[in-house]
Formats: sequence, structure tokens, C-alpha cells
Amino acid sequence: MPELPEVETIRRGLLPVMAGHVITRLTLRRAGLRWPFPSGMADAVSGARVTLLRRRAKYILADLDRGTTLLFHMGMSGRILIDGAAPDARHHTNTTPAKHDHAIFDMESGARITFNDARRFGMLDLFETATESNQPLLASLGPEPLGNDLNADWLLARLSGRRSPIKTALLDQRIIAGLGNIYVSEALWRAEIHPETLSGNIQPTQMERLVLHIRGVLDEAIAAGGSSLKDYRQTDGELGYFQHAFAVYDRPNQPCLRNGCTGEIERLVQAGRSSFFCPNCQARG
DNA sequence: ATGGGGGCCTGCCGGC
DNA sequence: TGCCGGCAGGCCCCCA
Repeated sequence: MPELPEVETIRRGLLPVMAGHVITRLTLRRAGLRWPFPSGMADAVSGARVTLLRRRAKYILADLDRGTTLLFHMGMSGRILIDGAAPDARHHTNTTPAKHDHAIFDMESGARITFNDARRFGMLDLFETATESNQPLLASLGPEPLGNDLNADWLLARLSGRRSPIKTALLDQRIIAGLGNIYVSEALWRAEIHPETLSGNIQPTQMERLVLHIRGVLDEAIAAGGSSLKDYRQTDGELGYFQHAFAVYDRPNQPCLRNGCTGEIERLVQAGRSSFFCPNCQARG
């Protein structure tokens, strides 16, 4: 799915059409995605104004002026498409919904926001804003990687004694919230850490580098407007281009891009997910 | 508590 | 051309 940078890109794309705007009508074209939608969600949202559009990890939260919050998660293949977003557009685009268009927000402005998700691993939920800290999906999330709560000392302590490979640990949203399969591989390559290194064995200087590079790769990807692989589009339908900047992800058997390194990128499966790394310059811990 | 594997879905791509 | 296996940006759940 969209990882943190892609979700942040989507949030920024939604800002001008959602934040401060009234949802005239929410149309649900099926009973749920990953789980059933809350009963009455469409009616509960129709007529409400979005007061704030936030991101937490890979979730987008839209606070409504009714004391409720809409929660979006893009899963693996979720996309947001925006039509009729021109400021003066007063017409709804009455185009027939496309395949896998599951939720359609018609805004008072005339804009139409469509949640499309082929694999349906995504989520759309609604809850009382006051209960946010008790929401099961959000309650156990770790710190934001770009926030002040993440630093090398904290991560060192958090991973102390853990026997899981660092690759797996970084994918665990309870430890750090927002990283996914691409950016974990990229960050480990930048930090020159082998993905199979046991989490508890990472040395303080390595951890400093790791945190630095986690932040760096996410910042760069956000600045580039997310990655956009095969089936993901930014909200405006344009392809992002950070995908062209991947050093290791999906580059098996290709030369390592590190200056002076003669290694070749390898693919490895950990906890059922692909990891990409350079066996030459990523030190085993 | 922690770690691994299965399952959820559809689509795409490469090999035969 | 078609069919089939493998793979895909995520996360919950169950089991050891």
C-alpha cells in the first residue's frame, strides 16, 4: 500500500477539496471493505463539514463537525480520485463509477472524491472523535517516524533484547508507525544495515544512522510526492516519481548504487515479505 | 510477550 | 492465444 509518504501525499491532495468543506452525500457501493462499514455511516456523514484532515501513520482522519471522525486506510491498492475539483465547479460529475469504486463523496463544492480499492484491504470507518485513543486500529500504533518521539536512544531501548530481524521489527506498526516494505528496505540500505540483523544487536552508532535515514528517505519521498508504483495514483491522478529513486527495492540482481560498491542487490523473504539489500555493503549484525 | 505463518482480495506479469 | 503460478505498497488473527 501506500506507505507513509504516499498517504501524506494523498492527504495533501485531499486538503483543498475536503478540509473545511461539506460532504453533501456519501455513496457506499458495497457493504464494506476489509470489514463491514459501520451501520448508518453514509447518513451519519452526509451533510457534515470536515473541520480537519489529519494523518496518523498510514491512516487519514477527517474530523467532522458532528463530533465524529472518518478514518481512511488505503490497504495495498487503495486510491483516491478527485473529479470536478475546480473552485467554481458547481456540477457533480455524473460519470458512471468505475470498477472498484467503493465509496463516493459528493462535496457541496461540486467536487467528487472516490475511494477505489481493487483488493479491498483498505478501510473506511467512522467513530466518535472523543474515542480516538480507544480505537483498536489506532491505539497500539508506535510513534510517528517524522515526529519528535522517535530517536536512536528510544529505538535502542525499544528493540533491546529483541530477536526479530530488524527488517521485521521496522515493519511492526507498534514499534514505528508508518513504515512499509519499500521504505524499510531503502532505509536499511542507506544505513548500511543487513535486514537480517537481530534488532537487539544493533549498535548505538548504527541506530543513529538508521533513524537518520528513516527520516531522510521519508522526507525525500514526501517531497517527491510519494512513490506511486503500478496501481497507485496521487489524488490528482499524476504519477509520483520517487519510485525512480529506489536504491534497492525491486532491483534484484542489479548493481548496488553506493559509490564504490561492487555488490549486486539480492532479494530475500522475511516473514513472508520481500526484502532487498546489498550483501556487500550492508553489514550483518 | 514475541515471532512466524496464513488469510484476506484482485490484477499483472512471465513462462509454458 | 490461454492458463497457471508467483508476486504485489498491509494488517489482523491464530498458533507456538
